[in-house]
Formats: sequence, C-alpha cells, structure tokens
Amino acid sequence: MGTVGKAVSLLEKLGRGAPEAALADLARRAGFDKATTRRLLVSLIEHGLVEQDETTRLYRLGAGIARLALLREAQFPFLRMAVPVVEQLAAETGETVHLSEYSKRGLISVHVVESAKANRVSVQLGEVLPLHATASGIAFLAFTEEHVRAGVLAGPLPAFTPHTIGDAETLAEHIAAARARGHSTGSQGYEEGVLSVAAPILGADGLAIGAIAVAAPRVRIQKGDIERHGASVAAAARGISERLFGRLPGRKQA
Amino acid sequence: MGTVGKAVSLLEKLGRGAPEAALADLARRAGFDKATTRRLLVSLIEHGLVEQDETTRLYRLGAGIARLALLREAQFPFLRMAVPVVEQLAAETGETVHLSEYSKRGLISVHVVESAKANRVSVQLGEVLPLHATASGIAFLAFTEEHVRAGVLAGPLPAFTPHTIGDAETLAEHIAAARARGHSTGSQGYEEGVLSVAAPILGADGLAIGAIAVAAPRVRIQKGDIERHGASVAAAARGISERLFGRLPGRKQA
DNA sequence: AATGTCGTTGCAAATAGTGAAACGATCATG
DNA sequence: CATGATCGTTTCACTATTTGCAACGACATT
Repeated sequence: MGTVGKAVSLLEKLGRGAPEAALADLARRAGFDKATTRRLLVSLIEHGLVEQDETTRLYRLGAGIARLALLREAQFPFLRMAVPVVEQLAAETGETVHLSEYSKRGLISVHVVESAKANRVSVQLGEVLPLHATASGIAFLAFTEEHVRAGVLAGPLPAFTPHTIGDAETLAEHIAAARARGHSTGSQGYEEGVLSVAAPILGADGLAIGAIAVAAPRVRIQKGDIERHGASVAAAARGISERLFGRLPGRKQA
Repeated sequence: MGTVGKAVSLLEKLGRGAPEAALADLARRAGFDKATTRRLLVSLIEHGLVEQDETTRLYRLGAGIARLALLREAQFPFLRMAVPVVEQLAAETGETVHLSEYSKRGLISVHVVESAKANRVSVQLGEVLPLHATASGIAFLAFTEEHVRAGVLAGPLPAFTPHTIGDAETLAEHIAAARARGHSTGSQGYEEGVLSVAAPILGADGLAIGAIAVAAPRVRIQKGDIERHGASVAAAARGISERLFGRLPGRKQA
C-alpha cells in the first residue's frame, strides 16, 4: 500500500468508532508501526485534516475535512439540490427516506430524513451501503456502466441477513426488473424487517450517480404501498436530476 | 514536502477553481511532475477521495470526502448544534451571519445565512478567514491559547484592504478589548465597506473553537447597532457552547 | 518498587516515490 | 490534410523518503 493509502486509511479509522482515538490504538487497528502511524498523523495535522487534543494527545478528524467537503458541495451542489426533494418525499410518504451517492466501495448515505413514527427505519449518515444488498444499490446497478455491474456480479456477495441475495443470477434478475420498472425494491437484504423502494438519480450522461430510497418496517407495508412509493420515489429521483442538470437525461440503453 | 502533503495539496487544488481539473493543469498548479501528479491522483481515486470522469479524464473531489465530513459531524455535531442558533441570530438581526471553525491556517467558514436585503455581505463557504483581519479572527484570538495568539502577532499580517490592521501592537489592543467585552468588532479589515461583530464559541476547556459573526454593509450601520449586535452575537455564541457541551464553560484567565 | 503502556525520537536498511523521456491519441491550426 | 502542440499514460534507473526496530522518559496501575 502506498503512503497516501495509509494516510487515508488512518482517516477512515478516525471516522469509525469513538470521536477521538489514541496513537497506539490507531496503530493497532491500522496495522502500522507506532512510529509510522505517528508520522502520518503529524503530516495530516499539518494540513488540517486531523487535529490533536493538546492535553490528552488524542487524535480526531480535523476541520480541513469539512472544508474540502464544503468546497466540493460548492462545486457540485448535490445536497443543496437534493435535500428539498428528499424532505418533500419524506413528508409525502411519512416513512424514512435516505439519499446516497456512489463512491468506489458502494453507496454513501449523505442525507436521511427519519419517519416521525415510533417504529421507524434508521440509517447512519456516512455509512456505506452495499450495492447488492440494498434497494438503493440495485437501483444504482440497473443504471450504471456495464463494468461496474459486472464487477459486483462477479465479486463476492456477502450476506447481511438470511434474506440477502447471495447468488449472481438472482441479483441480475432483480437488476433487470429494476431497469424495466425504473425503480427497485429491497426486502430485508441489509436489515431484518425492513422493506425499501429506491430509484436511481441519473447524471448528465444518463448513468446513475446515486439513489434515493423509502424505507419502512415490513409490518407497516400494506398492499399497494410498494407501487405507490415506487412511483413517488422515481418521480423524486427525476426531480433531483432535473434540478442538478436542467432537463431529464436521456435514458441509456443497456 | 512529504507524500501525504502533496496528496492533500492536490485535494486543495481540486477544491479551488473549476469543479473539474485536468491532469496537466493540476501538475502545473501544484508544481509536481505529470507522472507524480497522476500517481497521487490514482491513489486518491482508489480511496474515493477523488473521482475521474471516464470520458473527459477530468478529476474532481470524490464522495469519500463527503463521507469523512459526515462521519466527523456524527462524532462532533458542530453544525447540527450551531446552525439553528445561527438562523435565529440572522432572523433577529436581519443581517448576514456566518459561523466558522478553527483550523491550522485560520477560521473556516462552515455555515452562512445571508441577509434578505439587496445590499448584503456575502461569504464563501469553506473559505479560510485570516485571524488578524476579521472580527471573527480577533474574537477567536482573544480566547485561544497563548502560543497561537503569539504566533499570529509574530507572523506577517498581510493587508487585504487599506484598513487591515498591519502592526502587532494595534492588533494586540483589539484582542485585549475583545477579551474584555466578550465580543470583537471588525471594520473593513478583510472586505471594504463591511462592518462585523463577532464572538468566540468556547470549547469545554474554555478556549475558543470557532466564532460567530454578524456582518453588515457599513452604510447601514446606525449608532447603537454595534452594541446591540454585539450583545446578540455573544449570546448566540454562548448558546452554541451550551448546546455542544451542556453548561457554559468557565472562562479561562489569560 | 515494579511492571505495563504510552508517546516520542534516532538510525540504518529498504522500499516507495521521483522525473526525464518516449509513446500513441487527440485536437487545433495552417 | 498534414503539421505541430498538448494531452494522458507508461517505463525505467535513480534517489530520497519512508520504514520498523530499539531505546527513551513519562505516566499509570499493580
């Protein structure tokens, strides 16, 4: 692993778990030498990506991270454009709605509006959702480039619940169905007892850049809810694309 | 400069200017060799901090940045706690209010509510505000550790306008006055024609972690406005500290 | 006191990063 | 249509940065 890989890996370790971490703890979790870990951390501190408590010597993510994220949002206002639509969809459905953006490993949940109901689905911000095990992931896969889809179908499909789709064939069917309908459904593939409906958010080139999903406890879903929410979530996804790119992107044939 | 420094420097170059940048452009701006620049970028891409448009080959900041920022906000909910107070202060004063957080180089503006008035002060999100030239910076310096304050007083004090405080002695007086009053004032030190009033947001140890400021066009400020806004902004800053840390931190003697 | 763990620093060994050059591809320009 | 410039990419020998071990004092626990 290159040096920058190690540095980023430390940032991720700092992001998980407790708000602050000790040097030896980080070195252990990352598998680096104490000396190496420390030198990487001081480099990151010098650039504001990490901060250190002067008295406890504990490390935490720095404000430079927030700065980069703000600059990015200024360049590509995904949240600013999408959040109002998410809120609207949450109000319309009364269920938890979450918005995610594609990145290397999977879909990163970037905004969540939780249902007001007592029994509701909860999603952690910044969490990476697996592409094969969530409605959002399947919606994304249905409208992404062939090589990404092929990569997921070829790779391992780890099970998160007993209901997680485990074989590539079934997954391919779900993806094809989602492409045909314009939205996907997920049934307890990631969390037990949760049903979801998701639609892809398409970029200017017609390929998915993220997804929006409605997630509800299984017990609350009535006949017809799936279809109703499916239409709503697909409309919301289109709305976000239009706000971001002006007109609705042409749908790419696969 | 170490390797991680170079990598971070590329991230900052990507954050400034156009939403996407070409390899040769980045190499020139950063002063690195084309080959070096590319290798750093692919490392960053592998970890999701940078993305590349498959067809145009242009680079941009990746969703991994947003992920880290979200994880950080989950660990230390600065925005979640502060934003409502900022909105409230903006409504109360009718002027632009901005919130900033301290980092290595200066105060990073992390949230802004612009005045509804036509003639209003505008602040760029993610911008780094100089500590010696803004009301926020002086408020921060008045309640930070001695060595940080000394470092700023010792270092160069670049002028952004003809009104920027240029000598350490005057700056020290402003800082002392801010410490005595609990809030600071800034007069066209960073942007011409802008008057500001700011107060420090104190951490659990009584030292400043950021600042909140009201900024208005000079022409609109009446007698008494400074004092009124000073009291409001100081109260808002205390409110944020209390929301973040429970009780009001004890004020540290300097 | 003794033992364990912590953060920090120095050093020689080695790995990882470096820049120049060459490549084909692409895009203006004449 | 040919030319020249610029682009992104790859290779390779060289160098410098990074690395891990070991030792250190400080601290906390036993």
